[in-house]
Amino acid sequence: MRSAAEPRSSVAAYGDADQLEALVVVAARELRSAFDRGLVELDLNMSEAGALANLAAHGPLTQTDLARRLHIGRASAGTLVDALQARGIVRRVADPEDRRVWRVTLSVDGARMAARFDHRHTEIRNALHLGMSGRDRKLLAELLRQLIDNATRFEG
Amino acid sequence: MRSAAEPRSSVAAYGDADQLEALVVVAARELRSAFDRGLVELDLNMSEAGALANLAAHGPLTQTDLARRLHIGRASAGTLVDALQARGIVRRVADPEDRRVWRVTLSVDGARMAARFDHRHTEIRNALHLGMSGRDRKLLAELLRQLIDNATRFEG
DNA sequence: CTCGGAGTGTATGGCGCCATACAGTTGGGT
DNA sequence: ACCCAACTGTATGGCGCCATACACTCCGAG
Repeated sequence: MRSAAEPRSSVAAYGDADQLEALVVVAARELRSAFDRGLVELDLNMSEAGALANLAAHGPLTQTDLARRLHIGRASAGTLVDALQARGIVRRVADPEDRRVWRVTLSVDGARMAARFDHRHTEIRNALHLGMSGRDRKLLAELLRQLIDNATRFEG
Repeated sequence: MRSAAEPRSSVAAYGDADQLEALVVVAARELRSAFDRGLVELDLNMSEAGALANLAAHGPLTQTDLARRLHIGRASAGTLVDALQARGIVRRVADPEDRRVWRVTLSVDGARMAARFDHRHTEIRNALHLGMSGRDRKLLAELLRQLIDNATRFEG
């Protein structure tokens, strides 16, 4: 057991607040939480909103396509669609040319909701980008992409 | 139903890969996964490693202190300590001056493990920081902090 | 035509974290 | 001296995602 006044050792830095990895994790949590707060009137969470937006913009989508766009697995996309379908926001239409897939499409209510969401979404994002220039955001995205790339390639 | 070739609407951007919020979430997931892969020999996950490092560096800690350092809730810190204690890495010592709290300390095995972890940890981080200068990392941390700040302050 | 590899959605179980509610303890204000 | 707000750790239930395994369907090589 060493002195408590010992200067920062390398091992100490791991969980510290200024630690890059920890910052990313915390940021993800806070972003999700902020989106949830901002979308509470529409009763949507961040992922449901993402699905809604993608369906509004890119027409009927297969669940696998949806999963790819949202960066989640197919199983998660399935339960996501389940929830939206149960609320009448989305419909599953059988694809006549491929009996394996569902064509997930917005219902009329869903399209109306997507329009309302669109406006709210830009409000939220503007609030989250306070104090950051467009250049900052671009740079941040670039660095995050690098980090993701390194993490994905990393093999034990 | 509109044309599939329709140009990107603002609503479309939400779940896209170059979307800042999505990037942060994905980065957090991939970082955690990379750490798990890198620490598999020590049978530690990212949070357990963080607890280990903090205990090694900052002496005996209260569970609340540990939670604060790891940016998690007290309940999560409790289950974290449960797991480490079950493996003999950590001990809960009653605080003689405050019967509410546990003083969580590393066991002898835990201290040995922390030493091994220290080396492995810097290896992993170096791999994750490939292609990023020190200035890049500092900037990334700064921008993430700004994002966290905005998200935390955001009220529906 | 058949057969096997590849793709699609689904079921199940696990993980890490949260929010909430709770009982025990402390410490200060009156 | 007492009481009550504040704090500690814990129990419970929920959430969002993953990995794995599965049945079904497609499609191309032989």
